[in-house]
Amino acid sequence: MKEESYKQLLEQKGLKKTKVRITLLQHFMSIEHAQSYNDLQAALVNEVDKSTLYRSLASFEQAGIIHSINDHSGLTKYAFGQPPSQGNEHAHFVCEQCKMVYCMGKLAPLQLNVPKGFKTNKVQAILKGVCSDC
Amino acid sequence: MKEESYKQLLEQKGLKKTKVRITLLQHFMSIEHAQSYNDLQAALVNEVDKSTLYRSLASFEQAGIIHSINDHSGLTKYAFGQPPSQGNEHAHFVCEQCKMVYCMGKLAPLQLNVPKGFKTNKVQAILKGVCSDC
DNA sequence: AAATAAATGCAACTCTGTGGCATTTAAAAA
DNA sequence: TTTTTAAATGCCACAGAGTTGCATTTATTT
Ligand SMILES: [Mn+2]
Ligand SMILES: [Mn+2]
Ligand SMILES: [Zn+2]
Ligand SMILES: [Zn+2]
Repeated sequence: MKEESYKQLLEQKGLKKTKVRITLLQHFMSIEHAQSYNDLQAALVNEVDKSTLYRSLASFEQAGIIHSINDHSGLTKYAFGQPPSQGNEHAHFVCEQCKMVYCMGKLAPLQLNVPKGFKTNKVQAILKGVCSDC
Repeated sequence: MKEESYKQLLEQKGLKKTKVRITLLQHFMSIEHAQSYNDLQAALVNEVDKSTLYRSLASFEQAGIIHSINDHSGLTKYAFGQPPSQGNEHAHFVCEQCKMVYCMGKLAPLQLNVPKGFKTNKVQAILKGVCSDC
């Protein structure tokens, strides 16, 4: 993917094409698993401010470029692509060995029985196991 | 439930029957939904130290008296009873209105297809919706 | 090139949770 | 019952993730 496409995506989403955002977006599009704040800092060789990074992530998420994931590790992870939404859910897979987090394909509508009076709107599933690299 | 039963449970688990633990256990057994640290402090009218409370929760959890729940709110919740375990999974329901967290009944084994090379060991499901009180 | 509005960096701060250590308390031994 | 002991408590300081205010810089518009 060439530099132009990052810029196009930012423009399309109405986001300023700044140095930080281009580098960050480039990184997100070049890796396959979810990233923590620390992963990102390391990838950007710590040359970006903490607030700036968090704010960039927030912008990206609001624009639907990335989505955040709670993998129950205590650290929020971020992954490229639209969030799981109504009718387009996807589960997240956490490898118990390498701790990496992957977005899974479309999630088949789960049948989960709840007590009378409870109405389920959405299901968030976290799969734990061993990934294909381990 | 009378005072004796709390003490019996603590003794059975090999835990000292202290004032804090008895009060805490009594509280857990008297409510139906999961509790955050702040909920518990309020219930114990703030007369117990933060470290002590967290350490009591850790003891209870290790003993299998309670289990902790990540409801994606940022605050860990604690509920009475055994944790979801292999062959005895249960999902958690988060009410989008009142934010309360409930333990659901036994979770039917979910069929979730993962890519080749991934092996799923367990599934943690969080249901979001509206509870019977709202 | 000048004006404008948004993005950045810095520092201080909030919030959840943890760890050390002296003191107290429950349980065991005498 | 009194003494011993080991674990629980309280206090305090700290760690780590994330947020906010504000002055400065930078991308975009005019
Ligand atoms: Mn995902
Ligand atoms: Mn539960
Ligand atoms: Zn792995
Ligand atoms: Zn409710």
